[in-house]
Amino acid sequence: MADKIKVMIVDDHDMVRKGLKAYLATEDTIELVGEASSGHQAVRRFEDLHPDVILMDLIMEEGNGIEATQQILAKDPAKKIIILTSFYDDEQVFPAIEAGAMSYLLKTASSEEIIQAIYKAHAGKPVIDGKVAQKLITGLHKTPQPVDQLTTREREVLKLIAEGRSNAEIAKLLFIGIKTVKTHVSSILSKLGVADRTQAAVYAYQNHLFSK
Amino acid sequence: MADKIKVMIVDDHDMVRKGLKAYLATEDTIELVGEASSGHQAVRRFEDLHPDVILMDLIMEEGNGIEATQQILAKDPAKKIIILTSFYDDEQVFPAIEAGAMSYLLKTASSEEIIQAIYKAHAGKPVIDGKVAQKLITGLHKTPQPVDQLTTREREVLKLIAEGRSNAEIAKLLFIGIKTVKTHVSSILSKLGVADRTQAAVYAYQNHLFSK
DNA sequence: ATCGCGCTCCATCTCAAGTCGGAGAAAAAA
DNA sequence: TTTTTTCTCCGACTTGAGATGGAGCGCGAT
Repeated sequence: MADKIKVMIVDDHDMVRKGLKAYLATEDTIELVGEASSGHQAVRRFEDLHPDVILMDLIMEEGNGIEATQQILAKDPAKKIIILTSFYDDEQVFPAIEAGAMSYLLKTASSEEIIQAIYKAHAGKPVIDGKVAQKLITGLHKTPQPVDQLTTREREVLKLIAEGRSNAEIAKLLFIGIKTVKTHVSSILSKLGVADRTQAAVYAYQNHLFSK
Repeated sequence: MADKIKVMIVDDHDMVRKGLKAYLATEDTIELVGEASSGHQAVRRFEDLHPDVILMDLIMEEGNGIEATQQILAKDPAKKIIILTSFYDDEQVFPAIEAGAMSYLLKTASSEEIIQAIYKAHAGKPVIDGKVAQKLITGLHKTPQPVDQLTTREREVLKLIAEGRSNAEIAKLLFIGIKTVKTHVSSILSKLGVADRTQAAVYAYQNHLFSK
């Protein structure tokens, strides 16, 4: 049927896929054309399955949902991708939206919400979960992070500081002079508004700059 | 039927419950007697539902699975509880086992694994996912953390170092002299095997000493 | 072509940080 | 009771860190 909306499910939890299948089975205008249990698999398979809408989990063993979203949209920007995940951290929401995801739902969503999101995604209308929307709003008018003022080189230096490196070590690692390192460090400290390298390292960790 | 194994599902994701229901439906010796979408709800309902086995998610909005497990087992230690979650961090696995959970499965588990785990749990036999078992093993004979060698006072000082405090600040905060602080710091550095306070702060963050 | 920015480098100076060696007092362990 | 540990403090010393004020070079924007 040309009228049916073709849906693909990407989730590494078999039971979630089963549950979603049960949701979709109630709608005769929606057709499940395929599944994938990892981001990599999704990227490999979607071209053969040519789905209209993709339900995408974010956290998966092989190839996370954000990368998969980017890669799929790079090949076919017309695909509508609905992020369907358990969490709504800043670190997940923003990259997902940037990657081009159309909608963002939580796994606590009901059958109706998912179905509606699929129809709307197919019509080009995004659906964002309330809690996620909150994150987006507060994220937008949050005070600009001091980190953004750092130059590329300064970020490199900060990373090494956060590893506990001394100025001499940093100099050797970056193939520059100690004096230069000191210049960068001073600039980093003033930009971050901290007093010394230890506070800079603390800043880096508390703002999850280089974590995981 | 008195022969059927009565199962209760506790998970805040409707789609997961749906998927699990589909699993259980294939077994005619297993009967789903009820569901709960939160830990609190599970504790309130299980006595009326009198399940033999409970499939329990860990991370839920209201009342996490570990608390629920403790509370349910406190009321009825005969209940077999199977933890069914997405993660296998040390911080999740150990408390769950301590709370008295019989089995620990990941949500990537297949239908057969879940079914088998239910039968075994009912027979009093635990099932632990391979990856989780790894965690348990490595967790048991993990090398004694250097942190444990720190004295109470030294831990206090380390915490302040990890906040980016200077020796002078630490002295004032702890109502002791700077020289004393230096003594503690030196001792901390040598015990942790690091070169300076910045590395000590990094150590603290990387070992999640004061983060949560 | 000029301007600003980012990266590099330098010298000098000040001071916090850290080491070393020592010591007294109180509390816990032997 | 004696011993050990912990917490406290001190002085003297070395050195790394950081501030300050320069400077030249390449590059993209105006």
